[in-house]
Amino acid sequence: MSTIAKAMHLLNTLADMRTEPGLTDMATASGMDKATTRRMLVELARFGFVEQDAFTRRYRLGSAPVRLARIREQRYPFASIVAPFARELVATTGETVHVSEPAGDRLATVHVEMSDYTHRVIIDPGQLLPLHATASGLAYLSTLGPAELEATFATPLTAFTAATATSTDQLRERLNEGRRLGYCISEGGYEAGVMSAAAAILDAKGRARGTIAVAGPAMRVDRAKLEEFGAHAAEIARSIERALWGTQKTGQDRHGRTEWMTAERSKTRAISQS
Amino acid sequence: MSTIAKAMHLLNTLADMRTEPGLTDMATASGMDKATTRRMLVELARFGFVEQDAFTRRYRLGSAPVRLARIREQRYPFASIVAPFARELVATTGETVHVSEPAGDRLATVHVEMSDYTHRVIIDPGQLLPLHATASGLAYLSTLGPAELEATFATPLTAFTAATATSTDQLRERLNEGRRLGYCISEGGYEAGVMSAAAAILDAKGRARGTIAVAGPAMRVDRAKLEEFGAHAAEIARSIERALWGTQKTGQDRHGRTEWMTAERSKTRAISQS
DNA sequence: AGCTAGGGTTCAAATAATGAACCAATAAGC
DNA sequence: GCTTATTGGTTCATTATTTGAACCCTAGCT
Repeated sequence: MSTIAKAMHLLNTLADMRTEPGLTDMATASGMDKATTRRMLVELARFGFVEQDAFTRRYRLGSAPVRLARIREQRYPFASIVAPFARELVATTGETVHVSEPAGDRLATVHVEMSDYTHRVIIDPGQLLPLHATASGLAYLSTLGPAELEATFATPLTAFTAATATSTDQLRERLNEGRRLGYCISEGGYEAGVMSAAAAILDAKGRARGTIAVAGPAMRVDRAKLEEFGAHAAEIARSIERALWGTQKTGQDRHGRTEWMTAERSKTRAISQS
Repeated sequence: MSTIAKAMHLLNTLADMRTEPGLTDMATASGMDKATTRRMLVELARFGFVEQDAFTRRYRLGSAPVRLARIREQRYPFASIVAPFARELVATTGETVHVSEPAGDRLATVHVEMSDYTHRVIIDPGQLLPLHATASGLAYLSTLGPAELEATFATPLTAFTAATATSTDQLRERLNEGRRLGYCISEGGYEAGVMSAAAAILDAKGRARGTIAVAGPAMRVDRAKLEEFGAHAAEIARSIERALWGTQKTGQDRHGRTEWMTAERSKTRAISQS
């Protein structure tokens, strides 16, 4: 395991904690040695990624991510541009909407707009979602070319609920359906009782830059409603694309090849999702 | 140099770039070997901290910081709570206002509210500010106890302009002035022609959690105006403190000792700013 | 006063990072 | 259309960093 991976793992562990942990908590939760944990925390603190409360000696996320997030959003706005569209989707569907971006081999939720219902799906901003088990993840996968999909098929597909697609065939079937409809659905595939539909947000070259998903409780949302939500999500995704990149959308690069064809052609590879 | 430090350095380098760099650009800018640079970028990409454009092969900041920033702001709101106060300060002073948080041995600008003047000070969100040369930095330093100040005095004080305080005595003098007035000023100490005044935002225990600063062009802002701005900034800082932590503010821990006294007493130290 | 738990530290052993030289593909020049 | 320069990406013996069991220190408890 690379040192950076360990540091990132520690950061993720800290992000997942419900309450501010002490050194021992962090070591336990991350499964690393106390000395290692501390060295890393100190180093991360030097750069503002974590902070230690001077009095309680507990650790928390620092301000550096806030700073980097500002820079990222300024150069490459996504969360901020997408927010009003997410609100619009909440207005038309009545259910909670979340927007995610690819981050390594998962999707990072970067924006959430809550439903007004008292009984609603609650999504933590910042949650990391698996690709094969969520509507968002499926929508993302459905835009990838065969070469890029291999990495996902190569890893074991965790079953989060009975409805999770765990076989390669099942997964392929769902992706094909998604490509046909323009959106993907998950009927409790990640958490039982949570129905969701999602569409990918593509860039000018046809690559998925993120996803937008509607999620509601099974009690209120049935298959028919889910299909309706999916269509709305796909529609909003198109609007978001226009807002982000104007109206032109080719799906091909300047050589007239589609993007994943280029990726397959060359031997030296760009960083792949693994 | 630790591996984490190198990775963070790379992230900062990427954040400072005005345009999306290629691998060679990154290696040159960071002063690291090409192989090392690439290994780190790949590893950082795995966790979504950087992204590589699949077509141009150039690198950019990823979405992971956006995700972590959401979590941080949810648990420990600062940028979001402070924003309306910053706007208020722009309204009363007419000049650009920025809010920063300590991040390692510098301050990270986490929020900026621009002046309405055409000729105004422009501050990039996400900029890292040195402690000894900016009004914000001085305001921050002026809240520290002698033990914590040592680290700053130990490092050489870079002269950014002729007005930068570069001697320990000069710096001490400015900090004393700051403690007396409740705000610090910088007359072009970081960038010539930029006048600024800043006040620290303290937590319930009297530790600086951030700073709020007003900055205007020397053409329009003289010493007298700066003092006025400083007083306003200090006033707003008190309002921010009330919004963040209610009305009680002791400046002492539960043993009745001030925080830095505690820090001095113990031999094993909390993570210090160095 | 003694005990316990958690934060923090040490140093020989184990592991990961390094970078000069390399290949491959694209872009620039002729 | 061919040659060269540039840039992205990779390799592997060498080198430097990271590791963790055992340790110390302080605060809080009985």
